[in-house]
Amino acid sequence: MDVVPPELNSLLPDEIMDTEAIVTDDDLPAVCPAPPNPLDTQDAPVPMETEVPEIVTLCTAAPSIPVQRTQAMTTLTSTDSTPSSGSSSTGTQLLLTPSSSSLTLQPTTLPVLSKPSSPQVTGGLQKLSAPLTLSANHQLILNKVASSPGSEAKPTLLKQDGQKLLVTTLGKTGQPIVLALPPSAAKAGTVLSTGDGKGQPQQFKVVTIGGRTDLKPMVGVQAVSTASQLVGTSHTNQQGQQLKTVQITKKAPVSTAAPMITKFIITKALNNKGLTSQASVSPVLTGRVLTQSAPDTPPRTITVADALSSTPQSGGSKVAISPLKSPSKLTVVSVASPSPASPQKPMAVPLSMLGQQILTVQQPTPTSPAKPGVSHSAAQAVKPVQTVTVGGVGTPQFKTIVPLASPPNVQQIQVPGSRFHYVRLVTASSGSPPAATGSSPSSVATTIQPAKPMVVNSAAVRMSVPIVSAQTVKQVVPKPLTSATPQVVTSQQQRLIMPATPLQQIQPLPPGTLLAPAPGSGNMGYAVLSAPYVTQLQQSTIVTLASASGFSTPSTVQTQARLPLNGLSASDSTSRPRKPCNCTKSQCLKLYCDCFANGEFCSNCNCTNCFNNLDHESERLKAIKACLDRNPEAFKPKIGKGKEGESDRRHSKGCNCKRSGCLKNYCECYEAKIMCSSICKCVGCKNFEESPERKTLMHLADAAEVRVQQQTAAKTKLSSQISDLLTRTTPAISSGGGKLPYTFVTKEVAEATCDCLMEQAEQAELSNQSQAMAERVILEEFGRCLKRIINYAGKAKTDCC
DNA sequence: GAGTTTGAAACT
DNA sequence: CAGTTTCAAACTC
Repeated sequence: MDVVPPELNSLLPDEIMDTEAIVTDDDLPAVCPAPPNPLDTQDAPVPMETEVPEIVTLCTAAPSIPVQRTQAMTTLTSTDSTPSSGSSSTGTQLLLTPSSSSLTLQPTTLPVLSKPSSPQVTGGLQKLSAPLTLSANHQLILNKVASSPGSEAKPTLLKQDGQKLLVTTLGKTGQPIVLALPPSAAKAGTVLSTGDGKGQPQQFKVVTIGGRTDLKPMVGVQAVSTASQLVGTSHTNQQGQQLKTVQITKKAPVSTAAPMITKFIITKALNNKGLTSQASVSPVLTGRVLTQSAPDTPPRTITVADALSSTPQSGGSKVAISPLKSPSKLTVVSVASPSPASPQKPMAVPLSMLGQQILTVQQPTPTSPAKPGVSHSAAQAVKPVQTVTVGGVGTPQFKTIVPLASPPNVQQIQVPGSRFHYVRLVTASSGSPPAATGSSPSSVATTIQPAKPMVVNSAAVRMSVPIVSAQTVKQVVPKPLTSATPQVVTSQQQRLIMPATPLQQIQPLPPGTLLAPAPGSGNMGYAVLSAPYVTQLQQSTIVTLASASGFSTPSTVQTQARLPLNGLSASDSTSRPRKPCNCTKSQCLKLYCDCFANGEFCSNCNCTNCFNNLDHESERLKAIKACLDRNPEAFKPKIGKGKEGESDRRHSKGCNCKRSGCLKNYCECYEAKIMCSSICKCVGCKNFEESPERKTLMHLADAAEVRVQQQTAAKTKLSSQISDLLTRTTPAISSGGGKLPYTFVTKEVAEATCDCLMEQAEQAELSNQSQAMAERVILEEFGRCLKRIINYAGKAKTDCC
């Protein structure tokens, strides 16, 4: 893929590029009507309140959460919630509050623990790429987001001494999730309260599901919690079972002097449907941001109650979306459990890999030296920052990550409303110095560190997290930075999350764009894929990752309204089928093509010689780059927020109409159903508020719409009455003679017929048709009515006979 | 459905 | 930046 120069990174939503930015909207001033995010400043407290409730709800303990423990392991069982409902998605939440450390989580959907004997379950261990050191304050909370109906997921608090592990299940019932959290070396003893793993360097084993039988020991990882720590939920390790594994790698804090506040958001979506592309509902695991208190600060335990009651503390906590930036990383890899029957291909994973899970990683950025004070205070108070809700309405903002098939190791990030998928190239885990991967074709490769072999189930899951070579792509659906409450929609199609915030806030990148890491941003590159990308790949399960939504203030969380995008409401844009293009010469690689311009792949179009598809990725990327070279904002929505005092929506560039009077769909303003503004350069514009022509047009349009509705209603009424008549007169028909049609001309039928005729007359009048023409259309309508009556009559007679 | 009109995008 | 060409959608017949 082509790489976009680092400077293009600015095009990406801040949330993507900058962990802190995730929380803030500052970069999108024009587009961001939302109130300033408290998190914009590090000292601002993280608004946790709104999320907290959700956490509680999610965390409602399931009667029993199976915990599998291999040495130091925590296993979670996720239950399948109702698959069909988008909101019903299940998710696993991870709350991590490690200080200045990077974590790598690799959740995998697992078979139900309760069914250890299940053939699907084969033991699998994940290896931690890097030893994790967790400070006492680190907390890892796994929440079972969605459990089987009626069952409540109760968060399990695993660790004491500052480290906590809440394990909740997400996704399929009985799918165990193993979460290993290595204790910090220094505080290993404290971290490991019980169990074998305490104080000893234990291998962190993750059990993966999905057909991977191999267990990979995690080297250098100390078990954080023991089975005994899991209250009531833990159970002995079930070997041989395949589990989904969450790997957490923690890196040592960069600087010890400064308190590190790290927040992690891990979202995991489980797809119980396995590889079935048709799975309508994808369980989603969402993760939460964890704040970390400074090591020296007393560890704070967050209980559910606390979470609920706790208000945002000092602003030190920030949610970092992008992992891998700083030495401390949090990488979450979720792997879908492969269906036993269908092995997944290691490499290009077709999107059909439904079972794959979403990777969500949020990395807390180390507290900047400039804001040391904040970090400390904030660190002490553990704040549940993000809510990982799956499918819940009113949940905090989410990011959806969909496993991409094609380039292995790809993370897609979709920005709701933007219709673009951002692909993030993830560098290798922080521990190792960046090394260029030879595999990556693009310059990005150089920026990307070779992933450490963080192995996720290679067989079953293709999402290796970290360390992605250029080939690895993450799809993340960033939510608008503003606080709107995201909607999580799990469907086969991409719309994962619908942010309540205005879509305009999102600054879409051209599809296919790869962004080289911005200077100082760490080894990360982003690629933007068009939304259909996933679809083409067969849209596997969509996973929603909780973004650092916690940042939004509670007040902002309410909105779920979908704001208009490019003249269309979000709902329209998502529900209305896209118009197929008819390009013939542009190969659908120029902005002439609406599909391309919208960042979408052509699908069901009438174009010829189309290159706007996965088969021509290279050409497409080049075209995208060319478009961006010409106009860096080429792929941004044309309809954005106007200046102060102007209409909320206006064309970003204005139109240049000369002959249409801006009252035809040639005009982009008119097409978007907005008035022309001061920036338009149109000639003879009639598309302004007081324009009589425009008003007339609007009235005509309204009248036409009403007529259509009336006509439709009249016809429906007529048909229903005729049918009803048929039903009631059947005996008469059977016995009657040859005058059947007249039998049906009842009063009701006559009235309905008259309605149709009157409608035609009105239409003729409105369209200024001549009297002769009006009479003609009326007669024609009358003929149609008669014909219909006769047909029904004849049919009734035939049926009776 | 073919042909024309239109204006954005692309090109010079 | 302006003028011209290309292109595909909108529109007309």
